[in-house]
Amino acid sequence: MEKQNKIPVLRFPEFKGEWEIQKFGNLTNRISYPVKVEQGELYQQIGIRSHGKGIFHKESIEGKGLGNKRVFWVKEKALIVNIVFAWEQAVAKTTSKEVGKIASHRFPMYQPIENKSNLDYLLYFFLTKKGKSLLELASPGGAGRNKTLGQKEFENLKFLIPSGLEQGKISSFISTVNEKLKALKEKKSLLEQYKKGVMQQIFSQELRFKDHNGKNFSDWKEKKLGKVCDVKKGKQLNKEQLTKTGEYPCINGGINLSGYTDKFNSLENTITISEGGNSCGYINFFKVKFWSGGHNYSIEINNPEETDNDFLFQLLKHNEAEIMKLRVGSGLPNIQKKDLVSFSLVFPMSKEEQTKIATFLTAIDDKVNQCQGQITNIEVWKRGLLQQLFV
DNA sequence: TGGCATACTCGAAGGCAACC
DNA sequence: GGTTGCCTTCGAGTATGCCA
Repeated sequence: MEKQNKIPVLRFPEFKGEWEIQKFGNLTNRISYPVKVEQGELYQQIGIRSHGKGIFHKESIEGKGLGNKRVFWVKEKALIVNIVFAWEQAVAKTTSKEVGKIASHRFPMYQPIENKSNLDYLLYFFLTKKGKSLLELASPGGAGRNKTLGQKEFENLKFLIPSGLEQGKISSFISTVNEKLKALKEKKSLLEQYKKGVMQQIFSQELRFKDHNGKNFSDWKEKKLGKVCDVKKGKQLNKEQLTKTGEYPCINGGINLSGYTDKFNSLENTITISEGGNSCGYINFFKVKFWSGGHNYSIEINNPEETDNDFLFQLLKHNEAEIMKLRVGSGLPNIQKKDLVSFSLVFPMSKEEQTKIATFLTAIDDKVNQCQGQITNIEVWKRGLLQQLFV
């Protein structure tokens, strides 16, 4: 049993023998380069996101804005920890992008000792369940979500670790998976950019489709949304009513609707826009059958013979920024129904042209969704893999 | 250095009153 | 009764201040 626990479930075949227990403090060197703050100089601080989401850069500020805070130069190729949220895996590795930036004393940095530890391996380890539980152990605080990492406890953390060579093999394998994820995310982003560009060309009529005889379609004409669709407001129901009726599967705020579309077998003929009155003014488009909440509008085509629903969906998405401008009121602005109804859009007169456009754009959407599906699958697979590659 | 309180922003949700 | 406008509350995320 003891022996089994000293090797991971999944292992590269070229490595034999048990992993050894090591102290984190013996695998790394704590580094610290205090900044001599000059009042008029500009400094850029970094922050670390929880849940292994990496480092972010803040706006530059003058030295006088730092007050009495002790700050340190960030060095590259180090494991850096936000000690307040280490227990939430606010752990990252510094790169050349962080050189010249600073961090407060709550962000200690550790450089791996050659042949003893591998930076990527250490980072990946602290992102596993085992790594997280160790970070929690070393963070005993009880101030809500602020649980400061005890730095002595952190350095004294003991865990099983393989040879430097095996660490390198494991981390490079995980890095390969990460590269694949990165490539997929880039592909998705490129597809989204491509769609944006194509939409611009299509809706400005710079790019036109031909009809089934190879001839040009007729000109597009401006129509008010209210002439093409029925704009209806969702019912304003409280929690109790929602539970009681079971009739309105969607709750206030369009943003939540997507979570319900599959569950309640959505119908394609309705598009919902969140009015945004109490929800920060966001506009979302979902194809749903039901809606509720005083802050949602549903838009249903009133003549399916003339208007292609998928086309309208794409057209509204393309005009999202303009629709956002309809918001009025201070604080949390609303879109008024009268403004939505009189919002003008330019439509192709031929439904065949609308359908061709919708089919083309929906195909890109499908590719984007495919990419997202692959990303999700790999991320799930990776999570499971991480637990098996480490002890 | 560490523990804890507090600050601040953002996103989201619940709900109510006045108005049409 | 539906629509509109706005207030309040909550929670996540991240950081800072203060004191022992």
